[in-house]
Amino acid sequence: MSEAAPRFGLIDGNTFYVSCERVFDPSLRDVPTVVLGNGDGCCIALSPEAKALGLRIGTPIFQVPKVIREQVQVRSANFALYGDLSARIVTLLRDLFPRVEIYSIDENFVDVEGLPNPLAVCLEARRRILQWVGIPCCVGLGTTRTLAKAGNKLAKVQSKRAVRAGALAVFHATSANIDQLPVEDVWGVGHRYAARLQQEGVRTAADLAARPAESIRDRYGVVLARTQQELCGIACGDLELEEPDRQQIVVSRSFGRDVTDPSDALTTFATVACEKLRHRGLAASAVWVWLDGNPHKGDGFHASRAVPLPHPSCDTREVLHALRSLTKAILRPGQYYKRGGVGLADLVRADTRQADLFSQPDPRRERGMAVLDAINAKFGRGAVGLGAAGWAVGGVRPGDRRHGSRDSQWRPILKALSPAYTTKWNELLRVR
DNA sequence: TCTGGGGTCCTAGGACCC
DNA sequence: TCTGGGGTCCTAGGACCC
Repeated sequence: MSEAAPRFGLIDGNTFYVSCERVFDPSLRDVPTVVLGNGDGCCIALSPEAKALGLRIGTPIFQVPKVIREQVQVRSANFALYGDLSARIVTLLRDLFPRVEIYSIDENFVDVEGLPNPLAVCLEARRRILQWVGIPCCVGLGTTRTLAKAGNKLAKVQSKRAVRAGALAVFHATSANIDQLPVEDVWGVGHRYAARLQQEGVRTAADLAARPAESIRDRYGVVLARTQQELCGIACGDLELEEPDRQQIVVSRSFGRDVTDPSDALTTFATVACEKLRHRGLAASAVWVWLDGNPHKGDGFHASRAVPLPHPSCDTREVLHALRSLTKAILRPGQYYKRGGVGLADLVRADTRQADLFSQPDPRRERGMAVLDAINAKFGRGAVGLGAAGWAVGGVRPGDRRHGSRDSQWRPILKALSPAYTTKWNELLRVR
């Protein structure tokens, strides 16, 4: 019986954030390298060499023994850089494939249906991404997206074993060759389902595919039942070419230290959330805010509160107005806060908002917001702002002029932030 | 000292209505 | 005093993804 031709490919960058850092800093190549999340807290990306030293995703770097830490190169996460390299990869893929679904910052699904030689085109994509962008990739192929994801995992295992990496960086997964894939590595199987499935003797992707669909649906629900079907080669979904409108926009951070007055931070989060809202052409019907104590110090404090807006709005001033009363309502004197966030909810398209006779958005003010966004786009986020929220979210470099000001209290200090090589003129790579 | 951030979908249960 | 079915909407919690 001949193998069904693949319909989908999944192309993903190997240890993407680390690979991005290596593009601009070759001294990191073949050296154990770690990228840290907000506030230089947890490891969010590890090179294979770093994994070999026993480091794990999610581990706080300060918990790593000093002897290990001295052997690894550490970088603060630089999402502006990663996002830019990601966009270059998408551009390149659109030249080679009729349809591309941007699935995440480091993963793209491609349509390979009808291509005379899908494998060859995927290898060509891999070659171009490596040569033109500098990121090594693996490719999974399959008749469903779940099988393509499975193939991608198996391609990674395969290329690790291979002496000549690259030649084996593509794997075409079918329901007949996924017995080497642990069930916890299947797309849609998280650690909880994996534990339950293993208890029932389901250890590999092939075991899951062999289970009756109805029994999976009854015990685990329709989502996992779809996954099971897709492992059998029955497609339950196609590429999603249009990104659906967001239902909510959330901006939240852990603070660099415990603070008693988080209002500046919350104002900044709300300002950034509103920028994202306008960028997507949306308006919010409700705002919510929350604050947490420091659980690592045994403080389980949590407070949150939400309020509907008088009308759906994308005006930062209206959101800040709502935020002020929300914040006032949940602040407790003497309480220390470690983390907080602002959410915009019940989002609607700004251009189709229902008008309300007594409460309408003010078009002049909204044009003002557009001007503000344009200035920030040209001169950098945070060039102008309202009130205390002059700056973008995120940490500061040691010695940054903002460091030490009142607004900076909550910001983490990033010791190892690489320059925005590709997105800021004053941080371009210098060649001597 | 230092402990990530931003999403979606599904389901169960309660409130409310006829 | 106890007893009913069926429908909708909302919310909270749990699962998953990167």
